[in-house]
Amino acid sequence: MARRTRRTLGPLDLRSQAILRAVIEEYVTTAQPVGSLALVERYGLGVSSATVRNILAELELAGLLSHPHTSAGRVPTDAGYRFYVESIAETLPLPAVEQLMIRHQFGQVEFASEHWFRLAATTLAGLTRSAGIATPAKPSFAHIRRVDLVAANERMASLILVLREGAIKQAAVILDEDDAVDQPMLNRVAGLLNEKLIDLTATLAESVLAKMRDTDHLERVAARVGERIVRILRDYDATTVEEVFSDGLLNVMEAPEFAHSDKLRQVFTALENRVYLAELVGSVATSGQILIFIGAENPHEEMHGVSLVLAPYGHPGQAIGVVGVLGPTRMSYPQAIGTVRFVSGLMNELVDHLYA
Amino acid sequence: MARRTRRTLGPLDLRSQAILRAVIEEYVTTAQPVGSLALVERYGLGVSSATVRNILAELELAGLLSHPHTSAGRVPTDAGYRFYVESIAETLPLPAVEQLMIRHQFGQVEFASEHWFRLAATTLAGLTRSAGIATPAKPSFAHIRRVDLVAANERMASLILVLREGAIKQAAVILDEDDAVDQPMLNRVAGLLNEKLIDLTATLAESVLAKMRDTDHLERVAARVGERIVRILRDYDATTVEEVFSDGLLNVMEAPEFAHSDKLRQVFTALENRVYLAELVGSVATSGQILIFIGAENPHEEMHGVSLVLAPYGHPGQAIGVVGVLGPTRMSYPQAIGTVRFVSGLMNELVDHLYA
DNA sequence: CGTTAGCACTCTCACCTATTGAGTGCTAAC
DNA sequence: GTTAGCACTCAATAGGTGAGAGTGCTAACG
Repeated sequence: MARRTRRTLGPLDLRSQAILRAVIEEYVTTAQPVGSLALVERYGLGVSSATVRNILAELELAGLLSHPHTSAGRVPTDAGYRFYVESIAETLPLPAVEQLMIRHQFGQVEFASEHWFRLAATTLAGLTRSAGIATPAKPSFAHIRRVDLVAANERMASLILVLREGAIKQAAVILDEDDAVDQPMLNRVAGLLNEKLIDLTATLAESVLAKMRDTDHLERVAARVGERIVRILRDYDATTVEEVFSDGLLNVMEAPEFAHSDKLRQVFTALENRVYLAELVGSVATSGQILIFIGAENPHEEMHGVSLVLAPYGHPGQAIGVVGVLGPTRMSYPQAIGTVRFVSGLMNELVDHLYA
Repeated sequence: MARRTRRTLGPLDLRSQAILRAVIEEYVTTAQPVGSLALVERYGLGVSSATVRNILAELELAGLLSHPHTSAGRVPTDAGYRFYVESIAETLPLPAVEQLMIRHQFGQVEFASEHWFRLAATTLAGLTRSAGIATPAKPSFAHIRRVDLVAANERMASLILVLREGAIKQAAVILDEDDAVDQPMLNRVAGLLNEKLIDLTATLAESVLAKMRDTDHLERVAARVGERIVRILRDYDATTVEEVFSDGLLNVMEAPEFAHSDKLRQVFTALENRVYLAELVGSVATSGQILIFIGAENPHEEMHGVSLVLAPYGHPGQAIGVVGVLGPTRMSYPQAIGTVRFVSGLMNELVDHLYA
């Protein structure tokens, strides 16, 4: 809800908006509080510094700018950034050359879908000079695609479960003493399961398994393995975010605002215990649009001072993942949004291709 | 080679050695340069501070201690730590209670061998309050355990390859137009491959595949899939270190020596581009013993200021991985070594159990 | 001759005090 | 409504001082 602290675009005349933009854009590049003189010099505003000062004072009153101290220039507040982000219609689309280059990179690993999301994070990190974040595309309900069993010893087998969504799960299955098996037997069990369970979800698989006859050895073992499969599927379905991969945290560390404070440590903490990030990412996945979290809008104290630009990819009902960037609040939002939009679009295409 | 800058244990009399130890142990706990007075007060040395001063001056001349500035206490040099590490015969074994606790934790994930090394890193991080590092056990030559094929469309199949060493690889196989297949056909191909290739390495598999008749549809497709398998195996064999997992970098960040410098950033850089770590880890894997890299002994500039205690686990010829810790040079080496030794021993047991 | 007490010396750290300069906020004139 | 002018504020910087820690040296001691 904090996303819309100020939705009053009206009361602010165009010139004030222009000045706000100028302050933000200047601050984003210089990382220094910006004064009235610098504004009139570097941006052809056609007014004197005194007038600009008046307007700056107004903007500060409106809570969009702040003042580190009396004799310092202005710095955007989180609300200021928010206003700015809402007001810019045009985002900076990624240059065509780079688009091509990235498509090429993804082409290199085309069939290794489990690497896409990592590549996306790395790509985003490189393009925005911030940290890139990505999660694998996770289906709301996993579907069984393939079951394979390998004998470990006569009472234990390795279960390999391939999901339609691309993930592979491995687990051990331990059998009762009187259900001892060998590989040929396991092949028949796997065959039976592949025949009966293909394309099913956990719930459907369970009802099929319920019909297995306990009297038949083959079916009894199959039911046993099936139980394990259902458990794996349920675990998988229950996790909203399987994994959050991030790359390029170093870029963020290099920002001057993190140079001497221990803010960075906080951010790091927040990222290392992935729970919170998973929450955010989850909310993006369900929202279906690009979400931007600016500094203190973020309920977690540790995240104050950094912003997130996150976009979902994939299709609701099939599989959904999230890509985005994490950087200092003082980041180039137009560029970040443009880049994230492009990468999420690309991921969309890739997922489509996979499901087609 | 830098490991043995000073092997002259002789020239240093016992008292000097005791004082060097005292300095190091004091510095490890306080992180402050230690003065002569503090030493006689806190360690019952039986001599006056003046005598200690004389000896400290000697130790400094020998290059084992250094002086931040005239009126500061002594700080161990990397060579000092090296001397210390070589002189301590007894390392601090892990308390029995903790040993039990950790065994229990590993028991929880007993059959998920792909998680062991991560757990090892996390465990080491927690126990030593430094960063934990671990790589999965990687065999020198991968052996095929199981092949599975799932139809994607009639000209493309997903190949799932299970290695005897526990890893699972997935890849796409694209077939020629006149080799179109369906799932029943793929089942037969997989059956054939499982029969012929089980327990083989890349080279052996290749020779078997060479005998496939090009005239037979089944064998032709099998050969095609086999090629892909061999390529995967060769890629796998070629990588010395598959993945380096680290946890608890936050612990290291919290050390006072990293509080205000940008040393940490360097360490971070060194870790994020994993190449260098992979090199180190590779050298440990081949050496077969615990290796300790102290600060500037490390050829990489970025690693100055931090130390690594690394131990291999597994068996040469079968599979080898590495576990260890990364911390400030000012770390408790006896504790680190003891802990790393225990964890690598535990990993040994686990791997043994897996291969038994 | 090794050990020790005494003491001058050095150098950092913390604290205080100008001084500077950027940038504001106000006022009065345009 | 805009602008020039100007007093004012406050961080940042530099210079100065005193305290404290710890050394290194010397001379006396056993």
